[in-house]
Amino acid sequence: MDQAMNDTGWRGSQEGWLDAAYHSLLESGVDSVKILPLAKKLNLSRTSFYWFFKDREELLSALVALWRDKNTGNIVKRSEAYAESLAEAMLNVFDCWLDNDLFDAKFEFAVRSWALQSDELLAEVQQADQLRLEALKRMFMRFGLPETTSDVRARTTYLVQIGYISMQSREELAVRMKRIPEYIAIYTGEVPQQRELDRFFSRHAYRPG
Amino acid sequence: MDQAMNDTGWRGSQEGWLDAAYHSLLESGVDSVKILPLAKKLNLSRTSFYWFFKDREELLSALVALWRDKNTGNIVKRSEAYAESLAEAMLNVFDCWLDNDLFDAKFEFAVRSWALQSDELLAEVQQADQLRLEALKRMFMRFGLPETTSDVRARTTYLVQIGYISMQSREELAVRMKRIPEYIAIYTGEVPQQRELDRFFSRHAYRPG
DNA sequence: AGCGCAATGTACATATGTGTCAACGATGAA
DNA sequence: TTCATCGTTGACACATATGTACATTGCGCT
Repeated sequence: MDQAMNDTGWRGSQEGWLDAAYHSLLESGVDSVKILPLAKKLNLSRTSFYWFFKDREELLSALVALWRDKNTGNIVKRSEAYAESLAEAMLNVFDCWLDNDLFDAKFEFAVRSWALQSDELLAEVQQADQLRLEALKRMFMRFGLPETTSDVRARTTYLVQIGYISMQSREELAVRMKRIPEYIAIYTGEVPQQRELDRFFSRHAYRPG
Repeated sequence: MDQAMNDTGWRGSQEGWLDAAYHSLLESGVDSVKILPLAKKLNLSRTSFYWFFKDREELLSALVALWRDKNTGNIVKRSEAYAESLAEAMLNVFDCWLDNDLFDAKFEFAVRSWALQSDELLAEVQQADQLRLEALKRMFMRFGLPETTSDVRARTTYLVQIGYISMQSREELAVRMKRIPEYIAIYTGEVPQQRELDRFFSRHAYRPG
C-alpha cells in the first residue's frame, strides 16, 4: 500500500485505484472517495475503474478490509510482548503510537469519521475498540492490578491515543518523546527505569537531549 | 437548539433550517447536510431555503458558530470553578462530560470529522483544543503541580474524553459513574473524598449502589 | 503476422445536488 | 380596500456523480 505499484507497465490496477482511494480517504474523508476524482488523479478514464471493481461499494469495502487487517492486530501483539515491568510493557504498547507501520493513526481517524454515516462500519469499529481495550486490560492484570483498576487504566491508555489522533496535530518527535515518561508514570503508577526509556528511544531512532 | 421548537408552528425560519442541519450533522456528518434532503425533512420546498440563507456555505458557517459558542466556554469555566482539592476541581470539570448542556459530545465529534475535509475548520478545532488544554493545565498548576506534569495530566484528562467521544459508545450512566473514582485517582494522583464524590453524584442525579 | 484478451476510452442514460428567477399567496398595517 | 412585505413555490440552467454498452488500443503469445 505504498508507492510500489508502478512496476508493471499498466497504469491502472486494483492496487492503483485502492491506493488512490486510501489517500483520498485519509486526506478528505469517505465522501471524497469518488470514482471521477480518483480517475483524474490517476490520469485514467473514469470507466476503467469498473474493470477492477464491481462498483464504488466494492472499493469502499476493500478500504475497510485494509483498515481491519492493519490496525487491530498490532496493538494486541504489542500488549502481549515480553516485559519485566509494567512500565516496560507500557512502552511496548507505545511503539504503536510512534510507528506508522504498527498503527496508522490517520487511517484510524478517517475510518472513525466514516463510521458516523454507516451503522455497519460503526459496529466494526466498536468491536475493534473492545478487542484492543481487552488486550490492554489483560496486560495490566498480568502485572497484578485489580480488575476495575486495570479496566480504567486500559481505557486511559487507549483513549488518550484515540483522542490524540482526533486532534490531528502534527508534532515533532522530540516534543512527543518528552512527554513519554510522564505518561508512563500516570498510566502505570510507576516511574520507568532509565534503561527502559533508552531502549524505547533507540527503537524509535530518537536521541534525547 | 434542543427539542423546544415544536410549540410554535415554525417550519420555515432560520432556526428551523439550522436545527434540521444540526441534527443531520450529528447523525450522518457534514456531507449529509444538503439542502434538498433537509427540505424533505421539513416538508418545505427546497428553494425556500434561500430566503433565509445566501447559500449552503452560510448554513455551514452557522453550524460552526453554534459549536464554537457552545463547546469551548464551559470547559474553561468549569476548570476555573472553586475547589478545595485537586480531586474536587477535577470533578468540576467532569460535569462537562456528563451534562450535555455543558459539552455536546456528539456535536464535537461531528465537527472534528468535518475538520478532516476543511483546513479552515481544522485550524479552529486546533485552536479550541489549545484553549481547553491550557485551561486544564492552569488548573493543575493552581494546585502546585510542576509545569510538565500539569501539561501531561491536562492532556490525559482532555484526550481521554475526546477519545471516548470518538468511540461513539452509548453506556448507562451507572457504568460510567463506577469508573469516576478511578479516573480521578489516575488524573490527579489523589483519591477523592467520599463527600466530594457524593456532591458530584447528586449534581448528576445519580444514586450509587 | 495476427489473434486474444487485458485495459482503456467514448457515448449514453440517469440520479442528485446547487443556485436564480419570476410568479404566487397570505396577512397585517395604513 | 389596498398594498408592501414575508414566505413559499415551480421552472430553468447547470454541475457532478454513478453505472452500462460498445468500440478501440496495445501487449504477449503462438
